[in-house]
Amino acid sequence: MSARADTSAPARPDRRAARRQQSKDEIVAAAWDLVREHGLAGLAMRDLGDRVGMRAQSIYSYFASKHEIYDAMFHQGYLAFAAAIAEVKSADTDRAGSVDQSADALHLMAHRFFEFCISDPVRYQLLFQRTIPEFVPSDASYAVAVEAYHEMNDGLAAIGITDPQAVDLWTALLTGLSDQQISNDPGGDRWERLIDRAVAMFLHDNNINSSAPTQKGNR
Amino acid sequence: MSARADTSAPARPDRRAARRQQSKDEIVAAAWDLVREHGLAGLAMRDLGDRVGMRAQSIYSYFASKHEIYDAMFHQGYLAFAAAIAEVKSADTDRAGSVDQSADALHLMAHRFFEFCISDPVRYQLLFQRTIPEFVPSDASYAVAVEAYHEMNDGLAAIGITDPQAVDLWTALLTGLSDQQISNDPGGDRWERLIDRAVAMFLHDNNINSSAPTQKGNR
DNA sequence: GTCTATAATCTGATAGAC
DNA sequence: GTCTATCAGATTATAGAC
Repeated sequence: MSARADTSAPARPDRRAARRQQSKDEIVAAAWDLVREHGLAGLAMRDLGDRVGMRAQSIYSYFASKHEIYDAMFHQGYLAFAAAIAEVKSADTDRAGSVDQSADALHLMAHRFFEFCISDPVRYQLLFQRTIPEFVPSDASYAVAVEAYHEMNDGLAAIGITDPQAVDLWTALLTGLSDQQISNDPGGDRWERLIDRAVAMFLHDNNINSSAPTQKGNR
Repeated sequence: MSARADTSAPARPDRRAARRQQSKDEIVAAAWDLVREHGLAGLAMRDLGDRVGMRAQSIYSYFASKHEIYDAMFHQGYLAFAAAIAEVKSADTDRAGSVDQSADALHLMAHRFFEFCISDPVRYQLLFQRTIPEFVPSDASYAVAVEAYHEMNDGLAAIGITDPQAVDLWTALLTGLSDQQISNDPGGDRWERLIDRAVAMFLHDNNINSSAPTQKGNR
């Protein structure tokens, strides 16, 4: 008499939703794999279907379009970015800030940012460059991106850097180093080893003196 | 008796070659137009044929593949880059180098580099990022790129900066500013106005003291 | 050197059966 | 939710007529 005995009825709606979400996650994970193999623009629905054990057309019951998949990846990517930044914040900036601690925190932050970028060049391309012709992140995904930048601003503010121009210079410095490393010395460390020098230069520009990076064993 | 009267024979081989080169140049110019309209990856042979008054297939008698067209664009782009750098060099570094002159030259170079990047974002993408999936510049085109960087190194050396790491930091700084400007504030000046500050920071890092950028009316 | 014709393949996406 | 079948079109590239 109830849904229990009816084979076509769902067991419980939230279990169904969970299964559906699991499938979506699986598709997005496969998309990341493919994109790392064939480039960001090289993602093909057919390949994606093959990878996930489905016909390409069936993916459309999970995502309305290819762009919606890119959007899910964008969302995931910025969640990961925010997490990476937050980790540094909680690890290093909560205690009272001596000059050396501030400097250390900034060096750590720079290394983490750089590591995040070069560890996944395709993700870097999706998050930080505008390379997919007509892709525009959804409002929801964009909000996550904005929140991630707030996270970073908070981290800088905790160190005493609140000047918006200094923040912009900071992002330019870090993306510049990351970009050069990815583009011109993939797998090497030609720009990675300049991070501490760059951070010291930036610290001085912001009137925060530090003798030398105190942190060790960070890379 | 001679080729003069023979309609099927070429007038003069070099004239024929010139015409051919002219057609190639025309195709590449049209490719630049299209690429600025539809994005770097959005270049389609049909559009290109339409634009140049030719069937798409006929283009293959000038270029063996689409990649060969990208390669010609890459070549042109780095020629332009080298020219832009060389212009700064000849304008500002030949005279004996006082500290202020060195600083001025560096500020000028930074502004020119930045201007070159943001004035044509698609060109920037082709020259400085790896965004076309399987495109690798030919040896000839790559040689032009290398020469362009030599040009820049010479400019820096004339100012007294010969440390390879300083040169790498310099490129990271400039591409970082350019990249942020293109990606996050297209058409604006949010990062452009940080150039002088960044250069001053860099100068200090290299123990070249300058009170302030002397050059005016540069942007 | 440019054309027509066409190959052979891939693209994202939809309709409708089950 | 997954399938088959298929659309409508773009892709690079080649063959052969003129």
